[in-house]
Amino acid sequence: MTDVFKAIADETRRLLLDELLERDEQTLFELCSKLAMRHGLTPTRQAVSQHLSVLEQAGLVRAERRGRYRLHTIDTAPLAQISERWPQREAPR
Amino acid sequence: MTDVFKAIADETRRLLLDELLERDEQTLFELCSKLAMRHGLTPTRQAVSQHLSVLEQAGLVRAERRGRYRLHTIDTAPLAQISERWPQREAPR
DNA sequence: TTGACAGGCAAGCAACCACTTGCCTATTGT
DNA sequence: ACAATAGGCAAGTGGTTGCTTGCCTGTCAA
Repeated sequence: MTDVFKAIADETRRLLLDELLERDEQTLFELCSKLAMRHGLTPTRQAVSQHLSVLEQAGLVRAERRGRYRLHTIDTAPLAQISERWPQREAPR
Repeated sequence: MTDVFKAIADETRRLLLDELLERDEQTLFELCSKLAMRHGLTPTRQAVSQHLSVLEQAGLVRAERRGRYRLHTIDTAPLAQISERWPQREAPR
């Protein structure tokens, strides 16, 4: 539970979720280049790999080996807990 | 935006939001004792004060001086961005 | 008015985190 | 077979963070 919140506390990881939301089953290299192309971020491959591990441990991403590729898939289910925990209401003036 | 995610990445701060959701306009000391009574946490007053500052800077809490008291109020509006950013869908098998 | 109460400021510290570097394993194509 | 490709492991590092300690300010009640 804490893992989910800590996972999305990082901007790079949020961007990774965005990319996976747009298209599932992306490899590490694909995600790396997407970060560079579309967001101007150039972390090393290992850095991105570690981010994906964090997301995976939080249950937000699932990875599947296929040949020499490792395909990553998003799972937004854990995020539902957030809106459940603090339901929306009016902000007091 | 990043502030909101980082704010709720901490368990103590999430508990503070829980308490404020149950009752608004609580003082620092009230929140301290609630953490102790109901959750077994005994951070110092300053620690809790710093947590409240983080929540305030994230727009999740508003504080108002009244006499020698400082009353804290929750604002869950920023949390709505989360469910907006990653809409729910089925997890792939 | 003065002590008690509610809170604020700032420095110091240990743990954590994002990131890099260097090297290694496994799979694929030619 | 072997080079290229995709990814993994682990140690090291600088910056951030959560927390404490010590002292100070402002407000209220007796």
